[in-house]
Amino acid sequence: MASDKIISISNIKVACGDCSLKSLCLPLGLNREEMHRLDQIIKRPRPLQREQFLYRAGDTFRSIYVVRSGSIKTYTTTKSGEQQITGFHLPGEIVGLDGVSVDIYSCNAQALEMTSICQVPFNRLEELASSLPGLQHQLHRLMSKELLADHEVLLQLGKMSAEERLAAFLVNLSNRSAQRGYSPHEFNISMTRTDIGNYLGLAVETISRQFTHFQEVGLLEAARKHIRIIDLPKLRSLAGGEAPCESNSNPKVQA
Amino acid sequence: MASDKIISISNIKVACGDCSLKSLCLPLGLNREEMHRLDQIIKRPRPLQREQFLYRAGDTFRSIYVVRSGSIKTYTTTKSGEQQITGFHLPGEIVGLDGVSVDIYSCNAQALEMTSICQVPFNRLEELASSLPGLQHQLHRLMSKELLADHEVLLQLGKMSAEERLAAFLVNLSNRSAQRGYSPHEFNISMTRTDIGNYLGLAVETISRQFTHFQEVGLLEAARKHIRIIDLPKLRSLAGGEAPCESNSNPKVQA
DNA sequence: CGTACTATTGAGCGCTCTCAAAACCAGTGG
DNA sequence: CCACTGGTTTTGAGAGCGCTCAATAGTACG
Repeated sequence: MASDKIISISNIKVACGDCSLKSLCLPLGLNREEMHRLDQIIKRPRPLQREQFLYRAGDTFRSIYVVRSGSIKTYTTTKSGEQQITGFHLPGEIVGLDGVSVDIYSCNAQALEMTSICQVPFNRLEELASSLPGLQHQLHRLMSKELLADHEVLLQLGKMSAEERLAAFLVNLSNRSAQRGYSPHEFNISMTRTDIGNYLGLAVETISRQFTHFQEVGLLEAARKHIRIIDLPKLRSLAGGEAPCESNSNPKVQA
Repeated sequence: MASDKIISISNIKVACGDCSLKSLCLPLGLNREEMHRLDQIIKRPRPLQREQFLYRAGDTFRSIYVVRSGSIKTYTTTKSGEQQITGFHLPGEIVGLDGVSVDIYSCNAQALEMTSICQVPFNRLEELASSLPGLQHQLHRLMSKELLADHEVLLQLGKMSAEERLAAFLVNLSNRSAQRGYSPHEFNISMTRTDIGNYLGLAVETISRQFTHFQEVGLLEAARKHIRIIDLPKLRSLAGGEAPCESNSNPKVQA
């Protein structure tokens, strides 16, 4: 089932040209002509350098973006200057939906490394969606999926211990790695421990300690940005029995 | 500006019949005929009793709902049986958008008190949205607004102390009370302290202690479910300098 | 007027934070 | 090649916030 999905992903990816628009055009059976129309409205700005902003909180909202390669973090800031990372966005994923509600981006979006993106003007996308019901529905699914991902993190921040949070975070990254066709056991992360701590509501030191703890019990190896998960099942169980559906594979299909 | 908005709200509410569909048809200048078409697809199921479920996690997704009166909480559960409340939904607000992404509701939605709702079949809504660009856009705004609200809570759970979280929570409720045309200083809450604690990632006892603390310093009076805020500005400043845009008034308008 | 539930209050403990210092790494320039 | 520098990561020790456990008080309801 899962592998089946993977295969169809790469098929469509090919059909879809180079692009990482699978998030948008993937599960919605657009035909070639429709895909072409979608492709028409997409721009490909020059890649972002590390630390460069894709947009800042307060900027006028015009487009959403699809990450093609690299990664982007989004974060809000409090009056007191503290920042809270709201998400990490990997290739194939969407950035910018936070801007829709008031035509102003509410987050800052900053590249964690050299990152290339597709730009999708939102008003054009809405126009197109009016005539392509499948596209419209897919757009809605994407937004809803963001909600689910946020609820997932809400659960982590609200109920989980430091150990469980980091486990859940790593499982999530593992799932997303697999979803992009890479190994779920070995991948590189682009964010610093500080970023992880910020995202998970924990101090850097706590993250670091948990990493060493996981290594001591033989769960994984973490050399800087390189992560190798040795006992994924155990990590999953630590993560609270498995995440419902984050931004990855489909859960139980019927009720 | 804000008051201006308020006025237009009540106008349209009148135009919109009894219904609490302001969330949907409000800021999007539908004319009478369009409003009528929207009204056509809406059902009004019998009210929910206290504790009754609107839907459960795993149910097939078909509709979103607008709260007309009463209130609803949505929550997810972990494998281990713990639950995390993801939101409280008051009159005029939307419930059920979490179901869009995989055609299955991911949360449980349960009435906190006697609650009446409007049911909006989602596929019908999408059809209608295809021909009414304003409606489509408004739908997108609503979903995005949920994202912002979640990010707000993320920030609270990730960075704020117990005192700040409860303050932020009360300020949020105050804003929403005002938005519905009631006093921002005095309102009734339908959720228990346990619910509040669960939502804010704190123990019941902590909530209770913070309430008494707020009363000791003369910030507010809390008699069970009845809240009277005495020093709203101070409460706001405690809440981290003011929330960007939760599910209420518009923030700074330009960058 | 019990019964069940919710809320409050107290005491002690533990997880995570804070502060501080050392180790490590990558890049730079002598 | 090596010292230097700035950044990130790791490790240690102590303190505090919020949790847990437990008991009391208040409220709604039959």
